[in-house]
Amino acid sequence: MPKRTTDGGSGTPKRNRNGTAATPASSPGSKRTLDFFFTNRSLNNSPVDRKPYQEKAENGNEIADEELARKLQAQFDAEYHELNQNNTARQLVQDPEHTTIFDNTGVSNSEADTLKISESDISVAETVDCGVRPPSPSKEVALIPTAAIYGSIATIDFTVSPPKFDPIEHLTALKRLIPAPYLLLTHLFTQVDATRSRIKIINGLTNFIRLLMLLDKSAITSAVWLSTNSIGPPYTALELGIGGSILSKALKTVSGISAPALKSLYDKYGDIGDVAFEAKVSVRTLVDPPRLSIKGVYDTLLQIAVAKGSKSQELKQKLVEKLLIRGRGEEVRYLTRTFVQHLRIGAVRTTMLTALARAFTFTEYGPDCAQDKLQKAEEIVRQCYARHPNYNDIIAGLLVSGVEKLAESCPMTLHIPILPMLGSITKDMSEMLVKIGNEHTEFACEFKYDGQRAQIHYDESGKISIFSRHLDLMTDKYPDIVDVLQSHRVILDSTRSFILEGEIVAVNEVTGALGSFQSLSNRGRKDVQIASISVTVCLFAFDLMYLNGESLLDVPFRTRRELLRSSFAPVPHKFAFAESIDATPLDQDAISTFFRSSIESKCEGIMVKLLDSIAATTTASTRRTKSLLSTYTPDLRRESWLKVKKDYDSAADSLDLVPIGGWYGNGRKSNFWSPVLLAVRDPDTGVFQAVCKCMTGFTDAMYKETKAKYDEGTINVTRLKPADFETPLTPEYYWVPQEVWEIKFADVTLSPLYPAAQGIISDRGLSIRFPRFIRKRDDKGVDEASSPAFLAELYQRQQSRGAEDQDDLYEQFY
DNA sequence: TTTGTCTGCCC
DNA sequence: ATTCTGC
DNA sequence: GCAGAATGGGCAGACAAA
Repeated sequence: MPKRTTDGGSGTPKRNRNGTAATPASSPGSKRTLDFFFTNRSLNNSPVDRKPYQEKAENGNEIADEELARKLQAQFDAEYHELNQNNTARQLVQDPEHTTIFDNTGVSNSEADTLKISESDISVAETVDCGVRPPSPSKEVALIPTAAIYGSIATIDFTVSPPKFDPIEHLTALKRLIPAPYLLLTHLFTQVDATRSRIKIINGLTNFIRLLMLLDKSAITSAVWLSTNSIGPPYTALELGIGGSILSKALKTVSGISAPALKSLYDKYGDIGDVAFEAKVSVRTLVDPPRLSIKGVYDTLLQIAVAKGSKSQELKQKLVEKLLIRGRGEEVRYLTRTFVQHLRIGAVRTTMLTALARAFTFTEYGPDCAQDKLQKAEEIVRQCYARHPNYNDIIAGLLVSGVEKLAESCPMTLHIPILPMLGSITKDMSEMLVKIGNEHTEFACEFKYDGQRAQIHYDESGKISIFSRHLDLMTDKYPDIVDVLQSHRVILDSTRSFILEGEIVAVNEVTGALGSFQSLSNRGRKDVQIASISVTVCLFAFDLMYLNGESLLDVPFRTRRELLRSSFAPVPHKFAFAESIDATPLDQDAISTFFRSSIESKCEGIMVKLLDSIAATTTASTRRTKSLLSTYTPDLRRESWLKVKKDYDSAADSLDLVPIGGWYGNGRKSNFWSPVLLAVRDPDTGVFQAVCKCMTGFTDAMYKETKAKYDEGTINVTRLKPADFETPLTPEYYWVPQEVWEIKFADVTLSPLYPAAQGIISDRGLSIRFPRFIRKRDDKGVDEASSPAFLAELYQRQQSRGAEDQDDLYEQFY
């Protein structure tokens, strides 16, 4: 049996795009953990006696080889029969052109078919097809030319500039592989993954789509979903439901490698896809399984997503295994990343839209078409996506009517959510005033409520849809909101259809006092019945994007707000307009007062929005390079509102915490400790109580410094939990307490997990919301770290907010 | 039935 | 959610 | 300034296991 070393062979990943090789398992026990992969705690029970990666993996491989190959072969055979009986027969009827893919010739006669495509072809497929075809008896000989074509895919360079990429050049050979092979997509991913250049990434996606348009149009949507870490638009609520647990079980089955050995691999690479790649490389099969197609992979994902009920986990795992078995080389890496919806190739949304726009423009006008034509196309596609965020419909529209008429073929539609306008962070009032414009700029300040954002659609028939910030449909979660709108005369008679936006906040039904975010999240989420609602809410409306059949997106905020206020009638404690004042930069006192009152009302701070569109000006007083927008156009400027929150301010409360442990990071941070476990210190007992993990706020320099200090093998780290540590979490290593880090946060929360300050406030401990590292406190020793009592005091101070009378008294006296 | 694990989605 | 980094 | 990546606390819901 050929000897494989762990780093040798074709399988050495050239991960990190920054050029640094994946950590070699040089130092004994170079390990990483990530909760979401090996969440199974039992794996952590005996970390100390785990052997170094090499030995374990070698052992695993030895077991894997021959025996496993036979096992897999038997499995293939069984599955071919199964598929023959079930899907393939159906496929033969529905899709006769494609049945020749894996036959003797490997030639498809579907050329004509792939050039004409109807809308239905690119919508979600109903048939299930893994891209698997029964092997024909004489395939040994016949597969050679096909295999050569697969081999030639590796020579295609997608990242060259579009004029240098001629899709037709590749067509003749690739046509024999229709439906488009998954390997083609994987090859694109590999190339995109290898560069950080935005230009090359966009080129890659663009040229790939250009090729698919000629090769196999029906694969475009599938490829786009697979490239964007999703399987459908968010508002259709398709969940894969695959996490580290199912994946590690599937990997174990497919590779024959034991769970501990897989964990070692994971520790080494810091990426599940890389683990799968490595694990699968060590598996040799006697006969290669048939190749995957793009559409086949996508359809299997859909099948995984719809699996529900008893034994569904098992079914999902089976389907995952099926794909993994059929995947080869790089395919396995990206299949696996797709399973956890974390492709990490540097192209998520905007990049894909740009690529779509360019691909269709190039195909229509040739690869040398004018720059402004491209730019215009990109604007159109981005705008259409912002108003109708569904790749199925965007691509269908592009195919049917081209880029220029996309707004008509893929229009803004009631009950399809639009992308939300977002706010950018401003540290304090003065930075906000600088960003907003000159002294004549008029703007609105609104309470930033601490609840859940909601986009509400209403049509002439009275149907209501409520969408979350990330465009998930949550109408079922808020039947009380629906009821208020429908039966309390909130919607004025003249208001026949609309899209409005607001914040849903927990409130005291009687007093109208605002509740916390934590209490809002105690509400049920699915199929909530009005009678059983325990957390009452109020909707604070703040914008109106559509009214009586007309879009208001290009209308200035001042007008939208007028229409909002004149189209709805408030109902106490149920429907209100967001608290608001209008101001100019000269009104600093009024703004400060308003900001303080927002905090006292348990809000997070304020949102600042331009009221009117400002004509482009070259006035020297404004330093802004890009003006803010008063229109509702997230496609033009995603973060055109300004967020001012108390905790952004440098004067905000912070904690001085002691780092007491760390986990290995992932991806970009795979060579660093991230996250880090932090603790308060009880000065009476000297005990360190865990408060939170922290992973943000560190510069790379800080990461390196930390890694050097708490390196494996130093006296600063230990596997065994020190007796004076109280933590429910098990980091990869515990750290010897010796530093104090300043950590900022938004709120103190009652924690179901962390033990800090347990017993002072309640039998639950305390934690913090949005922890981030600010700086090291070299001036402080661990005995000067924040105490549980201090943490509890912060919690209490925070709770006393909102009790207005009390606060006023406080201010009078101090 | 009850308890525990896993996942996705709110912020 | 927040934050950092490269383009 | 954009785009993307890496990951925070904490909840309900869906299953699996006991």
